[in-house]
Parts: sequence; structure tokens; C-alpha cells
Amino acid sequence: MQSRTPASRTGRPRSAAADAAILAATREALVELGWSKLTLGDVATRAGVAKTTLYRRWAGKNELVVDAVAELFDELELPDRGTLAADIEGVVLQFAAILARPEAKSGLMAVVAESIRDDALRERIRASIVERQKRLVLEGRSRAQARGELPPEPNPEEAARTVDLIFDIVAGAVVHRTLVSAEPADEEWVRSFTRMLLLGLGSAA
Amino acid sequence: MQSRTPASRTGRPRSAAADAAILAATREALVELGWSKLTLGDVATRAGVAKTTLYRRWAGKNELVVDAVAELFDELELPDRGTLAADIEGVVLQFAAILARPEAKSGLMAVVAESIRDDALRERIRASIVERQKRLVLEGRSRAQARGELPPEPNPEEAARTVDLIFDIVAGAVVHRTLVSAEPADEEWVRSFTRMLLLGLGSAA
Amino acid sequence: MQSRTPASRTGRPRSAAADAAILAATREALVELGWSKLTLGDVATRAGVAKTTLYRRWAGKNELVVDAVAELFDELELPDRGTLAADIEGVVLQFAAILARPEAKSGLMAVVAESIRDDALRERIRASIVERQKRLVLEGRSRAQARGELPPEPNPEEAARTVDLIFDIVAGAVVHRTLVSAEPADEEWVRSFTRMLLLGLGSAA
Amino acid sequence: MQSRTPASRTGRPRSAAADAAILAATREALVELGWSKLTLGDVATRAGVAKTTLYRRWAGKNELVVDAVAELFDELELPDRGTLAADIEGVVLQFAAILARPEAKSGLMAVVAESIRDDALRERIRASIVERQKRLVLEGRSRAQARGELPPEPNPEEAARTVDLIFDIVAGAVVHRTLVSAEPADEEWVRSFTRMLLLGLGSAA
DNA sequence: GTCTAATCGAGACGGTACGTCTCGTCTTCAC
DNA sequence: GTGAAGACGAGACGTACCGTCTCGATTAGAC
Repeated sequence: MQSRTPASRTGRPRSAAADAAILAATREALVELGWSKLTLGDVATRAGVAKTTLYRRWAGKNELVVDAVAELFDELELPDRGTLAADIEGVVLQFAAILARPEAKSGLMAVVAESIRDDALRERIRASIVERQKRLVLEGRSRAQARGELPPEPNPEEAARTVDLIFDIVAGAVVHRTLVSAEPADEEWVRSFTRMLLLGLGSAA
Repeated sequence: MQSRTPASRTGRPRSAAADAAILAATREALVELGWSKLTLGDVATRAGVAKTTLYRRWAGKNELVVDAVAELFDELELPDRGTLAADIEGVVLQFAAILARPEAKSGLMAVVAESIRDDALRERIRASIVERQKRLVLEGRSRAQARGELPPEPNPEEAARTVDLIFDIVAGAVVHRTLVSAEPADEEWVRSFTRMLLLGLGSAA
Repeated sequence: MQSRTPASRTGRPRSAAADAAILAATREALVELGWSKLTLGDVATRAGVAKTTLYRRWAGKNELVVDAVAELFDELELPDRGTLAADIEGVVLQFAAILARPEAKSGLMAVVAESIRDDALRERIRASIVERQKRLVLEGRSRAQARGELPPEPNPEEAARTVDLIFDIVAGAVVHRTLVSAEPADEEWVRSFTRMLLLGLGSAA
Repeated sequence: MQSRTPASRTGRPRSAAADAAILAATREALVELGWSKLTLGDVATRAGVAKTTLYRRWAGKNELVVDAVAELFDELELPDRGTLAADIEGVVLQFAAILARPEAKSGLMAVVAESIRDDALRERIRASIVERQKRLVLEGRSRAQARGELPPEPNPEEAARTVDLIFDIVAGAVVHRTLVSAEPADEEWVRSFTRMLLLGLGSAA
């Protein structure tokens, strides 16, 4: 283990450090091995921790990976670049950058796949990854409305549905580009995507 | 689909029925067990086939599931409904219907997740699922251009990029809606999505 | 018997009961199935033990069977019946009785056959079965010499060779009678054999 | 050997060469791999023959190996060396020489072990190996009686029992020396053994 | 000079056991 | 009293052979 506590003999429990070490070891193993070859025994060894300790804190591989990956998305921010288009491009690029990291790639799709038959897991993903990032859509719209780029919402229910729709489109497109098409969601692509999103098919064609 | 053995004149020929039985058994097991609890031994038993027969034809679980799922997408068609919007709605609804089936749900995301660290697998997915369906985008655009709904393409390279972009958006959005948000991509959602796709964010807000 | 792990201070210790259960299950399976149809998976099941536990302790079927069979020979004793002839008859009858048991029959020849191409296995057999029983020959000779039935050994090297020769003759004859000729090594046969051994061909004919 | 050809009038006749090739390939494989790693598929390949052809002629591995090994023992002869002791030494040395060959070592014990639970196999071994060589004991005794080295048999039943006993002793001792003790049954050992056999324990000590 | 039937090679088939791996749980001992 | 070390029961993995079953292609004797 990467000794955080320098030679504490009298027994300061490293219980606090263990969590961080385990999540870091999980990401490391995701990078090296990918999800399907990652084993909890190996993660425990990397973290310098007994398997028992790991199982005491997480129910299984899926839960552990969700937590390890969720931390990656916390750094997302909505920079104020002055226009709606620029704001969108900024946040999509950030999102793409995170998705480009191998630990995110390897882990995210796999736990989403697992979540299809595991409601608790899907809820965990929704709560710790998806829902937390919808704030970006909300904030972007508010700013655009303040700037006059978008009209105000007449109907709050409709407004919520639109947020979900936009989120599905944005997240879905970036994920599909990155993981299925396996092409980089680079600046050029993000610009084309944003133009399409703002103006629609007719304009882009 | 799997191995090509054109010059195999001698020996007992492979049973054609076994292939179909194995793929059907795979889909059945996907529905009942999901990807992660599906075992090749169980598939073989369901198909009334020996494990060896299965391994003789597929390299592993991933390849098998790709082939089993790919067959589901072959039924996609682009109905001619008279307008671009109606055409899009029609094909997206079909796509959503397939994705709503548990065998597709369970299998598709999992193999995409696996493909992140397995280039051969990604290529197999691309060839047997993704690329085959891009024809729908191409055909839809041709029709719309014939009808005058979309302008002709000035630049063929740009045109190809746009097809890819549209495919990432459409497939990504439906997949995200269905598998991550876990909400049905029903007629109402498809109508909203199509409107957003055609007219852009401004109009939808 | 198997692995020596003298410096294993930590971790859960190996179950002592499992060893006994496995060896007993092995003998049971030898009786029911014979060597060639005995499978380690079946032995593990009979012993109420996981296959891994079995493989953790024995390298394979051969080593396991040697240990299971070796225990049978530990009950051999040299009774003091007053004369050399009677002593020999006594111990040969005991040996024959053990060899008559199906678990010995089934297992012994098979592992000897395997040992022909496996030096480590032959050494294991020699150490745990053959060499341990040579004590009987030595003790019998000492007694006979004390009684004056046999002359003392002039040459210790020659004496050792004679022990080996006698052992090859006695063990070989009983094994051949029991396993190849498939006739019982009963009292009558043992009497004839002992007479031949003591007095030679001329007298017996 | 095995082939039954009572009413085989029509159709392609079985290749005579195949039989010899298969038995030779079996011995070759016994030398290289030993009994337990010998597979019928491999023997078929070595013999340049299809598995089907092999199974058409032999019921299984055991029967095949018995036939392949039995041929080795046909070369045994009883040379007339003038005295009983010399005759015995001669034939025992020949027997030892055959048993020293790896194809005999590997195959013989294994099929004997298998025969313990397979009466048909034991009978096959008895008929094609054991019983055929008892002629040597009979012939040796006749000669010795003609020379006056041994008395004539008063009782024919007793005489048969003595032949069996001698055979068990001789074959058993050589086999045990060669395969269990794994020491060569060389001239010196054969001399000691013959002396013990003729004169008994007392004289040898 | 066909016919006819058993042979041949090749290799796929349904099975069974292999020995390894990982799972998640359970001791045991040392600090 | 916690935690490392590691054995445990369970069960899937992918491989190797088993003995059987198609196949199309010989082969010889019978017609």
C-alpha cells in the first residue's frame, strides 16, 4: 500500500484511507484489465487490503465500479463562455474528455449493461452519475434564457421533459461516438454536433 | 458470420440447424438470465448441443451474443411515409421497439462494453450491427432530397460525416433513453425527439 | 504425506477433517468405480469438499490414490508364531488379505503402472508403501536367526540384497496370484508358496 | 486376432496392412507417451488411418494395447542349456529383457490394472499373454525330469497347481523387480533368484 | 463392365472430465 | 476488535478425448 500514515505503531486505523485506496485501485485495474477481467481479489491486493475489508464496504464488483467511476464525473463544470453554443461546446468537450479516459470507458458501459437487470444498481448509477449532471443542462438553459437566446418555459412539466430529452441526446451522442463508433469526440465533431443540436437537420445538411 | 470454410470438401458437414438453435438459445438465455449470468454451457444445453459444437463455431460469449443480437436488427426497414419527419419517426420507433426487447437490452450494451478493450469484437459489432443500419440514414436522406425537403450534398466527404453524426445522435439518444434513463422511447418521445432533430434546440424550447 | 508448510503462521488453517474425508471417499470410489472411472470431481463430492480443496492438497489422481491405498498397508504386522514358516505364512496371509480388498486391487496396480513414467510417483509409492513393509522381512529374518533357523549374515551388503530379493519374490508372487491369475491367495496356496520359498523347487516338485 | 469374417462375401475387404500399422503405432505411442497419455485418435493419426477404422477392429484402448503388447512375448523360447538352473536363468533373462522395453512396461501393468474390473479383458490377457507362456514352465520341467533333476509328478492335479505356483513366483518376481523396485533384472539378479528358487531360503541366506 | 456393398479418409457430433479460476464466506492469528 | 492472510464450498471456464455418426470417395467381387 502507498503508506499514507507514516509508521503509526500505536494503531491509528487506516480505515479512512482504505476507501480511497480501494477506489483508486479499482480505477487502476479498470485501466489495466478492463471491467470483465477485473477481479475483486486483485483490487484488494492492489489496495493493500484484505478481500474481507472490501466486501464489508461494497456489495460487489458493480457497486464498487460505479463508485470508482462516479468520482470522475464530479469535475464537470459549465464554463460561462458567453453564448449558448459556446457553453454547450465547452461542457460536451469536458464530458468527452472524461469518457475518453480508459477507466471511464471500461467501467461505465459495463455497469450500465449490468444495471439493465438490477434496479438497485441502475438507481445507484442514476443518483451518482446521471442525475447529478443534469444540473449542467438546467444551468445552461437558465443562462441562455437570461441572455435571451432561448425563450422562457411556459410549462414546467414540459420543461422537465425537455431537459431529459436534451440530456439523452447529448449524453447518448457522445457515448455513441466514443464507445460505439470509436471515434474521438474532438473539437470539430463537437462543433458539428452543437450546430446540429441548435439548428436542426435542415441547417446541417 | 462465423468461420468461412469454403474448401472443406471432406468430413461430416456442420449442422446448419445447430447454428440456428444456438442463436435462438442464446437469445432465450439473455432474456431469462441476462448477459452476465449467461453461460455457454447453459446455452449449449438449451440448444441441445454439446459445448464443443458451440466453441467450434464461436470464439466466446461475446462473439456469440453479437451474432444473436445482430439478427434482431435485420428486420429494420425505412417505411415511406411521405415526409422526412414521418420517415424518421417510423424508423426510430422500430429501432426503439427492438431495443425494448430484453434480449437486445441485455446483450447489446454488454458486448459494446466488452468491445472497448477488444478491437476484433468492436469491428464485428460495427460490421454486423452498426454499419448495416446506416443504410437507413442514407436512404432517408435520398428520399428527403428527392422530395425537396433537404438540399443536395455539395461535398461527398462532408456528407459521409453528416451521416455518421446523425447516426450517433439517433442511435445514441434512443439507447440512452431506453437503457440509461430506462424510460420507454414511445410515440410521444419519438415525436419530440424528431422535432428537436429537425428543427434544433431553439424551436423545441 | 502431502505438502509441508511449516512456516504458515497466518490465514485459515487447512481442515484436518477434510484430508481424512477425502482419503476415505477415494477408497470408496475405488471400490465402486475402479481406478479408471474414478474422477476427482466425484471424490470431492463424496467427501463433501470442493474440487479446489482437493487440488490444493494433492497434485492429481495418482498421488491421491497412493495415499489412500498406503493407509491400508499400515495394519500389517509380523506375528510371532514360533517358527519361520509360520511367521511367513502369517504375514503373507495378511498381505494377501489386504490385496484382496477391492480398493487395494483397483488402486495399487494402476498407480504402479502410472509410476513407470513418473519418477516422483514411483518414489512416493516406494516410500509410503514398499519400503515401509520391508521391515517385516528384516524382523522375520532376525527372529529366525535368533531361533537358529537361519544362519547369521556374514556380509551386510549381501544381506540387504537378499532382503530385496525376498521382497520381490513374496510381494511379486502374491500380487501376480491375486491380480493376474485372479485366484485367491488362500491358506492352501500360502502354505505351498511358503514351502517352495523355504525349501526350493526340488522339494516342492 | 479379432476379425470375424464368417459371411463377408461382398464389399471392400479390410486392409491387412492397417492392422499391422495400428499395432506398430500403438507400441510407438506407448514408448513416447505411456499408457495414460496414449489416445486412440493419436494412434490412428500415427498409423495413417481414420479413427473409424480403428474402432471397427478393436473395442477400445485396452484391447488394442493387449494385442500390441502380446506380440512382444511371442519371441520367448526355452533354450536347452543342459541344466535346470541354466534353463531357468535363460528364460527369465529373456522375460526380463522384454519387460525392460518401454512399450511393455507402459502397457502391461496398465492393462492388468484395468483387467481387475473387466473380466473379458483379463481373459484376453490370460489367453494371449499368460497362458501362452506357461508352456515354458511345462517344457522346462519335462526336460529336468528327463535329465533326472526333478522327480516325476505322482499327481497330475498337484502338478498343474505347481506350474501355476511357479509361474506366479517367476513372473511376479521379475515384474516386481522391474516395475516396482525399478531395478534391472540383470544376470546377477537372475542368478540369485534362480538359486533361491531351486534351493530355498535356507540355502540362500 | 457395370452393379453393389463394405471399406476408406476426414471431421463434426453429443458427452464427460479435466485442471484452473474467481466468487463471496469463513476461520485463525497478530497487533 | 480489527484486519491480513488464506482456506473453504460453489460453479463456470475453455480444452481434450471419448466413441458415434455422417459424408464423399475407393475398391473389389458378383453379376
